[in-house]
Amino acid sequence: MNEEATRRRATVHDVAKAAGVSLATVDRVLNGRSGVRAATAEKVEEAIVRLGFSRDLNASLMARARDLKVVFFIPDGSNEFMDSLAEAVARRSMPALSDRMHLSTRRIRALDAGSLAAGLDALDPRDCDCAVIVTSEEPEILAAVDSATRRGIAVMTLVSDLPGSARKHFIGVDNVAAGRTAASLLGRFLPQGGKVAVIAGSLHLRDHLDRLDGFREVLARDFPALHLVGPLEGHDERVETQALVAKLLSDYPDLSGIYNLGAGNMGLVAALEAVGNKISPRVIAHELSAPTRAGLMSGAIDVVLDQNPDGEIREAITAARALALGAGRHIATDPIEIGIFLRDNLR
Amino acid sequence: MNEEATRRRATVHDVAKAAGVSLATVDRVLNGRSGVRAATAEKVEEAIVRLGFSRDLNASLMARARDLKVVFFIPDGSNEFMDSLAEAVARRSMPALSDRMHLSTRRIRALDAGSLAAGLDALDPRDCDCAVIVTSEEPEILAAVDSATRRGIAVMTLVSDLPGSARKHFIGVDNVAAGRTAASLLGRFLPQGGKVAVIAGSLHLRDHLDRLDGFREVLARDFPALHLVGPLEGHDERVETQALVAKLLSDYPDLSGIYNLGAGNMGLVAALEAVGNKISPRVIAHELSAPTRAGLMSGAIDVVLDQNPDGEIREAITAARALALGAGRHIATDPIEIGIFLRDNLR
DNA sequence: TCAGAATTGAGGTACGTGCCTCATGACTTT
DNA sequence: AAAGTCATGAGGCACGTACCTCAATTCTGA
Repeated sequence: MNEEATRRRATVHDVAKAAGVSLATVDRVLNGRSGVRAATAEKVEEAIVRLGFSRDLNASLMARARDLKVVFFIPDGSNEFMDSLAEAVARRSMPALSDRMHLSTRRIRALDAGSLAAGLDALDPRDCDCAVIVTSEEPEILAAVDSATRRGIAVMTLVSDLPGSARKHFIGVDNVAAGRTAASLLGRFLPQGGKVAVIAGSLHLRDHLDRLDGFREVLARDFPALHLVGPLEGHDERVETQALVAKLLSDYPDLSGIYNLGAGNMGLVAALEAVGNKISPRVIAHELSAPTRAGLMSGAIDVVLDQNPDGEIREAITAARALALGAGRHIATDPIEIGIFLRDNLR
Repeated sequence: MNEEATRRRATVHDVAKAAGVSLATVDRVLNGRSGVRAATAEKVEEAIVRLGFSRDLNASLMARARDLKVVFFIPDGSNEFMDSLAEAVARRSMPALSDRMHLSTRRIRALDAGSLAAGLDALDPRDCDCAVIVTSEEPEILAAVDSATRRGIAVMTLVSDLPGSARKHFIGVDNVAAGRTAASLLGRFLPQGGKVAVIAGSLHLRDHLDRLDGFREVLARDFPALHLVGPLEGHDERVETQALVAKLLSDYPDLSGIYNLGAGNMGLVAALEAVGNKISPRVIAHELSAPTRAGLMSGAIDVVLDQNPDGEIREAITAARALALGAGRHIATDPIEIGIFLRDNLR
């Protein structure tokens, strides 16, 4: 009574036998090589489906001479979160190497569509199996993504999606839900109601707009006692945000809460600490970084919503591996959760 | 000017050459086979360190005939969270198979040390490369862990650690921090102060005690206006917890908050919904599950702290792979974060 | 019908490791 | 010194896939 008779996974040999063709033909179909008649390819595809065959990624990678190459395009300069992403990639580089994956990072000018598009266009399929991009929605980039895809480079979006493009996968959080969460927390923090200011980086950024939408929705629905001030734009800049918050605090001495849904947190904290305990609104910001950590510890910031860059990079790598080797079908990854951090659960 | 001269990773062949021994000897050392003089083994070890060699897990797994077998021992019945863990294992089973890992689950009587110890003792090293256990601290289990380790089975603890044992790794959250977070949130929810009740499953469970400690610490330090009622014990039971909460609400009509740090959430929600809007304290519970989700949606529960069973299982599998194949050195895994969920960021 | 092109088959080597056998040499015991 | 034990080397096969070559077959068009 041997119940561990779990059958072997199907191999290319099994597929060849089942399709009634040779191993070489199966190989041609699997790797998109030319010289196979449509009818024959059909037989092979059918056998693949029938046997539930899926290529063994480990064996596949071992058989290829070169490593799997993944290039991350990450915006430069604008805010600390992007640095966290780059650092997360760097942290994974060594361990990934032992999985035969070679990660590299290119920092590009933030919000400079031309620079990212040029970077994508310059990619040689032999030097890059998969490109991971953090981008805003621009026709220029959409075209570059489609072109790269045609050249055989799998493109994946990170943090912010690019709907309508040929990108194979998206990794990121639900920013509308993030905005709703911020409103929900502020509402509970301020049972007596009051004025709540919202600061965005730019109202031209998709993720910032999403957060604003979610925030407004919950405020209107659940907390009519809270009144919105803004949204104001700090352009994700330290100095500009600091001036903005300072003015806010002097204009509204009775301000109950602040939601900074963009970057520029160093300025936010500086402005808050400048007024000391005289005015201390409940404050919610985005992304764990040095300034937001400091703000949490000093009490200037109450809650930080975080999209866990390490988790995003981990899932991006997993997806890249599956994408570059898999037949290009749909890829499933673990969802990225919105982390909520107070001073007491800082990681 | 070819700058991609990243040198190959060292292989067993390189190690053999560097140590001046044959491949067979390197293999004997690497896989702990007998028949190698101490002096010779030393030479090999030295070469391994010098070359920074680390075994290619994929090739290694491919070369072995059998899959890597991981057995999860998960308590049965007591609370919904354990079911989530089991489901997470089930969800990973298929994908893991394509990584040559065979996962299986054994449900054991909750808090029955004898049953878990017997299960561990019965493990045959040929049927199990790594055992993952969820357990309380008992001498009996400690002995069983050490025995299994001697037989060549790597043991890992999940959710709750077993210090002093031969377990190779622990996956779980910081429960003291979880308790601190609960207090910090309740404190912010209740700026006017008031009475806060704490319900535990049992004061004999290590993780529950840790949460209680963290909760008390922050309450005492930061929120002197909040007064603790309890802790009470609901034994992670639906009916018992429901009766407990009902009595609590009638005894303390002015109750401001409830922190349920154990299970039995179905009873908690039922008791809260029974009194309707007449009394509606701020409520924090643990672990996302059907009852806590329902509670969040209905407004009976404000916040749920969650330890992300899927993430824990993911990390456990990664660690098991490294443990069972690696030389048994220290394993690094991503930390498990404490998730904070409101109705607005339910995943 | 026959040249030329397109398609398919057969079989090899390689990737890095595990695991096996057999032979050789060195060292120990009686 | 003979017999035995232990340590080591040499080499091969296997895992599942990629990628290559060369021949054999089928198809196409004039």
